[in-house]
Amino acid sequence: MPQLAPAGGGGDDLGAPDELIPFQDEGEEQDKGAGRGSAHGDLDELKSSLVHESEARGASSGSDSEAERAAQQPRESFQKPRDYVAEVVRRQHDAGFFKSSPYPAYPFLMLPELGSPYLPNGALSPGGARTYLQMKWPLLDVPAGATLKDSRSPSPAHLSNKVPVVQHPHHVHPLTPLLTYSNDRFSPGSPPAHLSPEIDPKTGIPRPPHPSELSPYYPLSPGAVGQIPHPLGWLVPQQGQPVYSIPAGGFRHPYPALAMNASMSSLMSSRFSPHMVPPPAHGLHPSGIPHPTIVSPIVKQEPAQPSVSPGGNVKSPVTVKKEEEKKPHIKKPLNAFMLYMKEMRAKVVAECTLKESAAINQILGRRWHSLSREEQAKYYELARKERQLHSQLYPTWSARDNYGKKKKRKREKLAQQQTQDTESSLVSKSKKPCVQYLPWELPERPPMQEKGARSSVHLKGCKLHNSWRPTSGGVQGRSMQFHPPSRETVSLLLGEAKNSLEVWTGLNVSIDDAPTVHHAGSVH
DNA sequence: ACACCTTTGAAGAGC
DNA sequence: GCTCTTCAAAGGTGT
Repeated sequence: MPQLAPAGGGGDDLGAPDELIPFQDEGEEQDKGAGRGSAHGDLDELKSSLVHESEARGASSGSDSEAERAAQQPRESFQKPRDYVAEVVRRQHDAGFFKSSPYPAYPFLMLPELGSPYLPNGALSPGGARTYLQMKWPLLDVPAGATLKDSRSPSPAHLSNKVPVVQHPHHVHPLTPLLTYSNDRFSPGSPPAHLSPEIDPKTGIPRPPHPSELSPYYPLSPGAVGQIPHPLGWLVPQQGQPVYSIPAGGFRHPYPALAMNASMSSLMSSRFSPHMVPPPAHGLHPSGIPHPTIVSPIVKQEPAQPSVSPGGNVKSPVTVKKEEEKKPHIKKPLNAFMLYMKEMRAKVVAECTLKESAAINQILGRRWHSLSREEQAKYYELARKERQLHSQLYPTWSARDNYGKKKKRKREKLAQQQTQDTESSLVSKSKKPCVQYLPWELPERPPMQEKGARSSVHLKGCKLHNSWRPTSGGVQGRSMQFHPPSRETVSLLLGEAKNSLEVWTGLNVSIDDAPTVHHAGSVH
């Protein structure tokens, strides 16, 4: 485990000279990227990156000097055991794929000491050869303690800890262009054939829009259908991606299975007559959100400990198991990246000949990181709405409910792999250099975290965030390694970053915690 | 038939 | 408070 010490702790070792280690691999790439500006698109970057990685592995495969290669390629320790995309991309590279560069540039944080400040509106200076620090989303959601204050927006909404800090300059809501929802799909007047672009993978025949298939996401209580004003009601749906569903046989309810898209709730009252949708027992919440009690008890999730009946009798495991089997499988709400994947998968597939999802996901993961903050904000906001709606539909649902409902071999395999990793790490630690990240390079969780915020402002030096993990190494936080800079450097840069953020966002940024410095070494 | 792969993010468990 | 695990989607691939 790394040794942790608060910046103010006075530890002499914090400023060890060998802690400030240049991160050539990452840094050079970024500098090149910044220097190139947008002339080279991220897709090209992705392509070359993948080719590079692939070639690096290919070249090393015949080499007998693993340690030497590792020294030359510090990121190798982060690379996945295999890269689905690399080989295909390399082939497609010559074949003329990825001709265009649709990728937006990485968001960079340019520190004042390094060049021009950010433009007030968040746009980057169009300058060419400047030094940028790649900056993932600074988590600027405002906690109860209000460590961030929007000096420009005194409205109550901006005092909420759920408000995205991204100020959308346009009157069009940022989620408007998202393709997750479809007007066509859920327009009451649209013919079913038109509404169902999905093709049965087995038959190849377009599937009719059976109500139970309109929304493969969430089973929905019939009692709740048509009564919940969708939080995205203002959103203009564009894509026929159903969101909520009732699995076939998911309900012991006399009414036919109904389905609802996250944005189709407003349509439900017209799509399903009152005869089909029983009136609520308790009416709507004044806010328009149904009171949790109106959720059908059929769908309502069992308590965490369903084995005890109301009468106090302990149910047999068999009974509990049967009840669990009867329960509809309410899926987790999609997070921002999942929503992004749903929208972009077809596009990526169309751009290349890849069909394998693992490879597509690699591309999508890289594209996700190359999105601008505004673009990512769309999906984070949408995901937040999805979670909000999900929690309204299934107030007692917990992610825990779905635990253990899939996979077995993976767990066993993971257990074996972890054992192997532990063993191999003991050998490799002394040979392989640490992957080097400076604190501002650590990807920060984007804003709009709705609940469970663990920190107010995530500017904590090298402290790794809960959900952070390396994105391209196939190695999760458990075995992540990095070298932090010295404490002085951290303090200096955090101060500069704070100033930049204030200029950049127009917000008053406060660092609620002294920088925490991890000493060089492994993070376990 | 079903798990795996692969990605990121959210949430829960456990310490 | 932190780390680790699980699951969301997707579809080709492997068992």
